[in-house]
Amino acid sequence: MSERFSHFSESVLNWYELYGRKTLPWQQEKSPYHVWLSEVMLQQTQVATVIPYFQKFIERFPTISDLAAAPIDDVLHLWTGLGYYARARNLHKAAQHVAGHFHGTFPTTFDDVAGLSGVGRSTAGAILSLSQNQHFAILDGNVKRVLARHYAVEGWPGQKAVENKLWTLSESVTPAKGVAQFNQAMMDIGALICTRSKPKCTLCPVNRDCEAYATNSWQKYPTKKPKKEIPEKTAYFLILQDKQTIWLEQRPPTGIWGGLYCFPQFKTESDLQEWLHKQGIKTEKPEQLISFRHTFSHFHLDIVPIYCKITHRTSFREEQAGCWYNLNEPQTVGLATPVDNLLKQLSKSKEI
DNA sequence: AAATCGGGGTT
DNA sequence: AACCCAGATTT
Repeated sequence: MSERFSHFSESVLNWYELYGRKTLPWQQEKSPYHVWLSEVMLQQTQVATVIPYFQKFIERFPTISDLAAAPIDDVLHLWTGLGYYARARNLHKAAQHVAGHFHGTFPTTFDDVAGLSGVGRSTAGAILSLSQNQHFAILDGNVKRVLARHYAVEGWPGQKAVENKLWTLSESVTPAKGVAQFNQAMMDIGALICTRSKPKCTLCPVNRDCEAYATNSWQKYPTKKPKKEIPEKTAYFLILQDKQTIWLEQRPPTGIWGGLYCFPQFKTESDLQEWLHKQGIKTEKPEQLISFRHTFSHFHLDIVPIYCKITHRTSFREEQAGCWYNLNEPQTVGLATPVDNLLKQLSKSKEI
């Protein structure tokens, strides 16, 4: 059996020499900080999208101590559009932990790394193997797909038993020598060859022993997540304009769009009217803009933007954290994607 | 329209 | 252990 596994890693390493990715921005200086930042970003997003975000982060926060010292709004601002904003908060929290407990030097033991917020077993393994060549296996979505197909692993990987089986396989195939190249290669193969649909099996370095290839059954693996219905919700967004500015409120730190700045949001249009009335705001006739749907993993949100221009602002009470967002000089705050899009749209159409 | 992705949190 | 949560993109 171990003979088979060593054949696997040899083939993968040879493939990496020839075709693997070696010039990504986070492969220039393979410090734990750079690798960590890239891995957290890549948890949710593809390489092409991550690249500009990574570069902006490195430019703004050259060291992890710079990141730790920054206000969270700056971090969320640079994260805008990436999604999963809890991870930006975890990133910031982890940076502060490194600053406070490790004198700003990124830790290099597995337990210390895995103890950071937002870093689990796979990400910790990736950081230490890619930046330090330490002998740890990884199991991200790419590796799961490659292994599930290669060994025809039945069952949805979200199930503990299936995940454990995949971890054991990953550890078995991971070689003692060349871990960094091997792990990078497995991610590359998953991303470039063993793709979710239409995998390029003829180009795969390990197709010889692949069970799914042998039986032409790649579509069966990995087993799909059991799906369920998701509800539909409606939200009215109040786009309240005063001169050159738009009123945005900061959302609570947890939950959807945690910590981001959004338009005041209401379940019904009359709730919105009531709020305006209560604030003692006089506006021009509210104008309903084009509605659109924003889909989350667990519900659809139908968004109805209501545009209101203030004529008299008498007793506006800023009872909640928020800001008058200047469209000409955008503040550094995090914005939810639909909010960002509406603001962009607005600065064009309203001739501000 | 459906699938995806790793970690954290809750039950 | 078995869910639930969080978002934007790709197919």
